[in-house]
Amino acid sequence: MKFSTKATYGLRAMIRLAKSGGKESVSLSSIAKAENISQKYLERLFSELKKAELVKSEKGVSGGYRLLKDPSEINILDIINALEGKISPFHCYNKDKDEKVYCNVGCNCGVTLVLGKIQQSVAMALRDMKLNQL
Amino acid sequence: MKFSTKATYGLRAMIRLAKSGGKESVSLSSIAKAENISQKYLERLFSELKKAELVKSEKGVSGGYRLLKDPSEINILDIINALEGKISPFHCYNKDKDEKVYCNVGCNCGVTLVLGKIQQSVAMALRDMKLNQL
DNA sequence: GAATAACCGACTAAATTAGTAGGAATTCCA
DNA sequence: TGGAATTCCTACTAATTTAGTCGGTTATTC
Repeated sequence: MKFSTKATYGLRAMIRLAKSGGKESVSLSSIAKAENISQKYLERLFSELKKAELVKSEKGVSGGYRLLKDPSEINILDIINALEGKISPFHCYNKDKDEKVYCNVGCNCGVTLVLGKIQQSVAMALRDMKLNQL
Repeated sequence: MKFSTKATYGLRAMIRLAKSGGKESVSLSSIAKAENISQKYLERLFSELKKAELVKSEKGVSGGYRLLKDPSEINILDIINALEGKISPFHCYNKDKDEKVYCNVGCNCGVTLVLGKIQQSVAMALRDMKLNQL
């Protein structure tokens, strides 16, 4: 169980946006340089952050990205979900359907119960944590 | 951030051992059947569980595996660590060394701080949870 | 000695992650 | 008007991890 670089890259970039104050757009080239991340890769990440309606973009010479909301209103879970997809699915075996499934609910073996609780508590902690707190 | 099938397979198998009472060894073929997991794959998982000193084995006709300790003394974190490796590393960029590193400590960006706390709390929860509780 | 088990190491296949390549569209500014 | 800087887009590749498979060997019991 770990966080992907995608998520940590994205988080670090979002923190930069938050700290820039939001008056001006921040270009990916500057973030790439400061964080030592491939700019092309950042472009891909930001297209996902944009789809998730966490940032907005402006093209052109003085363009770039800025946050769509105040950092105090952006939670970390949304950022990670946008980049990694839904948090923590895990595998189960459904006896009725005789097949392997991804599930968080629907079966009640001990594993599902326990890991499900862990996931939920992580998700809750991440949701309570706002971008301005980093 | 998710749990691998390896971890959930292993957990489910360990639960079976726990529920069997520990008087007799349980064969992998029976677990494989009951849990619908490839027996060969289970063999690999159990070689790791054995290395981690969580189970012991007996060869031969009435052989199999059994727990090395009482279920109430085996915590879930140890099982997951044995199968998935150390929990939750994540990527950082170390400016001094000018390279990417996996770190839990040693750098103090917001991301490291926050995700590190999450990891620790998950680890703690898993460590407090014993096999007999599932 | 046959059946049943763990054990071992190498191989493969699938999925995910991480990153690259090459360009098109937009905007700004001189 | 044209060039520079930016986002945007799609497809490709490379590396890593995960999830197995294959073909046997060794030990134990009956």
